[in-house]
Amino acid sequence: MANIQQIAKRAGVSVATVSRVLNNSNSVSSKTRSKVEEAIQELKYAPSMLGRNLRNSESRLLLVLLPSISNPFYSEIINGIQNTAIANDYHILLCETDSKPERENIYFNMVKNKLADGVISMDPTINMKKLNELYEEHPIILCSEYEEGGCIPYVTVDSELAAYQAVKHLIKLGNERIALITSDEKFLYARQRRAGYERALEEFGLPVRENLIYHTKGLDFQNGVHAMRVLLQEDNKPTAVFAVSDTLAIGALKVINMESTTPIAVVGFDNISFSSMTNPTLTTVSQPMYNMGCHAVEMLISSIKGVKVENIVLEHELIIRESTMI
Amino acid sequence: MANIQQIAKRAGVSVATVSRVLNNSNSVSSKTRSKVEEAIQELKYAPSMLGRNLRNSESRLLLVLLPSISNPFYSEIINGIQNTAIANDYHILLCETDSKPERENIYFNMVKNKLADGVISMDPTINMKKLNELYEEHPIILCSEYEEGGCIPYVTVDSELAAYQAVKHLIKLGNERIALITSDEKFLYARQRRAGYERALEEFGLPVRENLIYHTKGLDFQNGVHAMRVLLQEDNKPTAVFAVSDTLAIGALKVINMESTTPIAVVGFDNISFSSMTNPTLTTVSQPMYNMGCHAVEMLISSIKGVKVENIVLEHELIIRESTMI
DNA sequence: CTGAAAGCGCTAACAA
DNA sequence: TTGTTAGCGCTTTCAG
Repeated sequence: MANIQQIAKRAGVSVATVSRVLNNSNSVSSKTRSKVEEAIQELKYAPSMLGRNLRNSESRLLLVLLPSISNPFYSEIINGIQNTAIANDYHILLCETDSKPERENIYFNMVKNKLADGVISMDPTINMKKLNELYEEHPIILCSEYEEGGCIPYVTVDSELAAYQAVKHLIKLGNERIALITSDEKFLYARQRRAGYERALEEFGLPVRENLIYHTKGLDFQNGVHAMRVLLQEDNKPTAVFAVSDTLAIGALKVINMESTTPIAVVGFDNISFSSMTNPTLTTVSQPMYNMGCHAVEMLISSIKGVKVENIVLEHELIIRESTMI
Repeated sequence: MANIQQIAKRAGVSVATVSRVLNNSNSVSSKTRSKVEEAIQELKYAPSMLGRNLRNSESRLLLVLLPSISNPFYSEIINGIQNTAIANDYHILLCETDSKPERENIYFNMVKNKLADGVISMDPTINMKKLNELYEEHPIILCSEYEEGGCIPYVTVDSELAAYQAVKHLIKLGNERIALITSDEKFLYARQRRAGYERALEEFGLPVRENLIYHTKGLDFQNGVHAMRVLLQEDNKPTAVFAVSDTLAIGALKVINMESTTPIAVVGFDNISFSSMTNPTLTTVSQPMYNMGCHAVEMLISSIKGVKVENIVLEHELIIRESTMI
């Protein structure tokens, strides 16, 4: 691979001039410019980002932290992130933490090492203490999961309200025993969605029954399957279920199809693309995932430029499908 | 962020010594070593990858090209890639081409620019001519989709054989009108799976009917939905369907559930995690996706080290579930 | 409009 | 065992 020196020699100019052509500096005569461009063509030259970045101390790389790439919820957000980043001449370094703390350190170091200019974290399991430390020196944006009262800017949806509306929908349909399938309450979204669930029940004078609330160990389909099996053991079975993610809801739906003698309404959360392929199709809360990704990148780039950014709460929408039309 | 000079000054040694400590060179006295380590602690120093990489002309970053992150097939492979890469002190730069040629160029340049040490391509839509050009100068591994008779090493499965076995399974079940939902035949995997489909039919003396072969424009659920709708228009409806991906098969299943008056058996390809959540659960060809990712990285790292690597064809398996038990 | 030269942070060859 | 120093490829003053 040719370097800038060779181009300079070939074009009979100095490296400074080549650099100027590369960076579209206007103080280059068109004759010189074309000589240089010709040399670039001939030697198939592409400037080394390493050299450039070292000099500019920027990498134009953004780190995206997420617990697992397999969850379709993240895929959609990443689509938005990726497109917006590229449009702004940035690239994405995708970092799966697998919820393992040792992984985090590697990634935090990459930022400290200037290998990335900023971070978007979508990982609810992240060590917020360390992240806040990092934030003192580097731009960070939280996407979806955030820290209440924290100082790192975020883009998210109103989980409490969305959950409230979802459960209210179930209540209006005549359900009085509504189960909640949720994950560990160390996660903010889980606490918020539970709060919304309880608010709806209380508003309609329905009791909050602990035996109808199941905490899963993860967000895979299988966790939803297991949760629903347990809930079906109850003497007084639920007539409806609200799950804090579509993946859990889909697992629940599967069990209901196979094992329940009575119909049970189900509402999920996220509106992943699978959710319209299930049988019955899944009623769910649609999060603007793609948009959330776009906003996160825009906020991060602003932060990198030194512009202060405001938190953003995006609109959600309850998508009513067959799983609540029974 | 402190740099190596400041550590040297603080520890009262030269930058070379600091570098030696950083790189675990053994020619450092333990006294000096601890002085340096102390300074590193105090100043919270982390070496700049940019400086290091520029000097070593390596980035320890690997590029992964894929058409779309939303397809669960890729997520699983990426899990394998990610884990193996990290175990070898490499990181992954995930690049979604969205099947857009202009995107490719950006990524190819990143490699030329030394921003990445090698490439794993899983993108069937990639410009093979350009990729082969790049291969002259940089390590590349093809994962899943490859080039027949090409020179770039690959890891894949035997698509033709797998398809043959899948269709044979349908025939043994008594099906004589078996439809094929496949994608564009510019993709090798599509041609191979079609070949397997035809071989099975021919072996059992069944005709290959063009009107039972549907070519989709993509691999989304919706493409499967559309394909199945068209196939159901046939006067002589198929009694079984083989789809070249689970996503297509799941779309087809949805239509069969909703619109078909007669049962139709379905076989997919990939064994994505959602395939056991459908109703009925999906019979499919299981590809060792995680393993494929691991192998791809191992091969790539070998290539980077200058070791010649052999192509790998991994084992597949037909997973029989409810969609062929009707 | 163009060139010379310094320097970004690091490693490694060479000296001591 | 340690220090000095020359670059890796680039951008950006400062001169001209």
